[in-house]
Amino acid sequence: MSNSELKEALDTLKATGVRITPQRHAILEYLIKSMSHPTADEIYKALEGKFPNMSVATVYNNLRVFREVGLVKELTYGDSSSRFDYVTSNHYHVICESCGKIVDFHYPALDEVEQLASHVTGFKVSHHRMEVYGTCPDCQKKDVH
Amino acid sequence: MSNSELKEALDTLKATGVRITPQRHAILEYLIKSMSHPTADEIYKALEGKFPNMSVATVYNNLRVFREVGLVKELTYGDSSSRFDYVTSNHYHVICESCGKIVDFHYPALDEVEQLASHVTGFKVSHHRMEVYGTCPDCQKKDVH
DNA sequence: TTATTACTTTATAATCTTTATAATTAGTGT
DNA sequence: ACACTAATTATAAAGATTATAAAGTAATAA
Repeated sequence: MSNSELKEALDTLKATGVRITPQRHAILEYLIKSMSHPTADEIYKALEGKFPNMSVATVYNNLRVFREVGLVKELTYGDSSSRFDYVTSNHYHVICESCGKIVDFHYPALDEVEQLASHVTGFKVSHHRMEVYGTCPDCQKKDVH
Repeated sequence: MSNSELKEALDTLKATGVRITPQRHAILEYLIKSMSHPTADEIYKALEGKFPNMSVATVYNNLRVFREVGLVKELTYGDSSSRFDYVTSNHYHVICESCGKIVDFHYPALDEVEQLASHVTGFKVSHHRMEVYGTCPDCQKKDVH
């Protein structure tokens, strides 16, 4: 359940060489267990009790790290501050146009796109597909030489 | 072409009782002719020559007015400032799984997905594709009977 | 054309979110 | 435990957007 999700998240961090600090642990735990889309400030305030000395910058820094690793999505709706969403299970593919290699990358499902398509066209939407195309790091090196 | 678009836009303003000031005219014209997604500040700087005394607040105020009237869409991608888009024609496809019909729907390009994929996988991304699948209104009716 | 009125613009300041900096602290692999 | 390097803290700064009040101006009708 959410505990195994946390464990998975920590494994992801370890695998990508991101240090696991108490603050990171707490922020991740909060994101996973809160089941909401908190702002950075909400997270900061929620963890004030546990980490009285934690800086807001730490929250922002770590949310950025999580986002870069694909664990968290930053939602930029219209309002003034970003909201952060723990990414559960969805992933898409990046495909190398040179050698055909396929690599997973995590990204939350594009629910909003489905909703909009459904609303605008009257379709009853069942699913969608998306792929990103480009050149993998190996082939980029080859191209240079 | 873009001139008639501008004319249409001005008609829309008139029809909705929004005053047409020189600044509004210029901002609209810039949005339509620039063919880009400028930030408020970019618009401000672009019109500096024509309106040396124009305030940034004027740009923001009017972009809000245009948005409220539906002439402009505010795009909140990841970066720090909003971008403003004059109703354009980016689109994807919805495909009926029952009869194969394909219908366009408009949606801003998923630049953010490309960026994330590129960052996480190291690929040099060239493009992406996305389709939504479902049942078209006609086939929904058939299914019922 | 001119007067009126309400809406706009300008200039400035304030607010709020997010990032940068530098010194200190603390994970992690050996 | 040690050394290496990254992360945290505290603070300041930057940057985007909004608020305010005074001055200006577009639209309308007499």
